[in-house]
Amino acid sequence: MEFTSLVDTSLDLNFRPLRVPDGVPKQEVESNFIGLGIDHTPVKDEASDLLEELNRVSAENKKLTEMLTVMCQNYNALRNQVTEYMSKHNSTTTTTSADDHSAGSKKRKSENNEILKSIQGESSSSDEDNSCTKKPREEHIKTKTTRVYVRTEPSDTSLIVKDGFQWRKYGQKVTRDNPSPRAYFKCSFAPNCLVKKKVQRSVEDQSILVATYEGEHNHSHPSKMDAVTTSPCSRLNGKSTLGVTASVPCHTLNSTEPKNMLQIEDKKVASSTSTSTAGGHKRKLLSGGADNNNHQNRPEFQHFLIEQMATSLTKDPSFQAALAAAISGKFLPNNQTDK
DNA sequence: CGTGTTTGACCGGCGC
DNA sequence: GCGCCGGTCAAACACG
Repeated sequence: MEFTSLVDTSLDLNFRPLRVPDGVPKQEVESNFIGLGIDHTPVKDEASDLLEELNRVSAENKKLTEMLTVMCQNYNALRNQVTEYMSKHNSTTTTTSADDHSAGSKKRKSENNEILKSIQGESSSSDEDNSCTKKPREEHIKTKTTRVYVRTEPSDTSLIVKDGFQWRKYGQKVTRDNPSPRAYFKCSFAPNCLVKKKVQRSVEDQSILVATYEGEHNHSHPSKMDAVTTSPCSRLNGKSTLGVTASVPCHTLNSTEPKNMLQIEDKKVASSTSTSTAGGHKRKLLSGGADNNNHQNRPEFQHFLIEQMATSLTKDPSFQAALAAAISGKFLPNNQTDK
């Protein structure tokens, strides 16, 4: 809704030679197009054919634009629903998930109880205060637990979830309910940051990493410092190759520190593949309060959004294939089949 | 040589 | 008290 109204959805898919900017006369476009180095002699018929094709491609571009607009609208509707839902079930959603295998250990049961307790009566519970004196160390950790699911390449066996923060691995263990090892990380970005992270592959789907974050960072997101120049998700280390790995956890983590989300996510989206991009845009929008409108109204921001959309689309292999098929279908006379 | 990772040992909670 | 289990420690190791 507001998203689509702000964004010029006409796509620049990096097909610059084919691009027809609004103000450019057709004649000029035609000459540019012919001057591409294509080996045909510029016969008039051919030129008009090409013009026709150009128009067709433009029309298709328009269609895609419309599709994108519809998608944006759908997205915004969905986003509103999610926002509403999140505001209703603020803290509960972070801990519950489909992957919560009930067959887990007794310890996990009690852990869940603790979380439940802290949700139900965070401030008033005197029992908690008593237990605090018993176990002051755990008290810190119990503040917030967030579970994040990250899809990785099946070949990627590392237990690395790139979320922009700096983590130091301090242990690895094979747990009973899951044959794949669980890695333990501590946040090493700030020396006094007590946030911990557990990463383990999902039992059901080995390509999914389950990252459990405990606690809240007492420092800002590292990418806040260099969000303009580097992708936060790629700065941790370069082992994991999928952009997908970055986006989801970033989102979840950022929910704990909303101040700098916009910048962070802007760069993140740029380094993400299409599957993550939806999340990236989502994050962008979710993070946007009233302040965000200022950003969104700026032409640079709009241009950036467009670029992100184009980037994400052009990076999507299936989209590339579909586009290539469509274009080749248009240019090869024999293959001309109407949809 | 400094930093980060690995991995076996150890600790504490929990159920029986 | 014992055993199981998850979580943590820390020495050894790897790497740039």
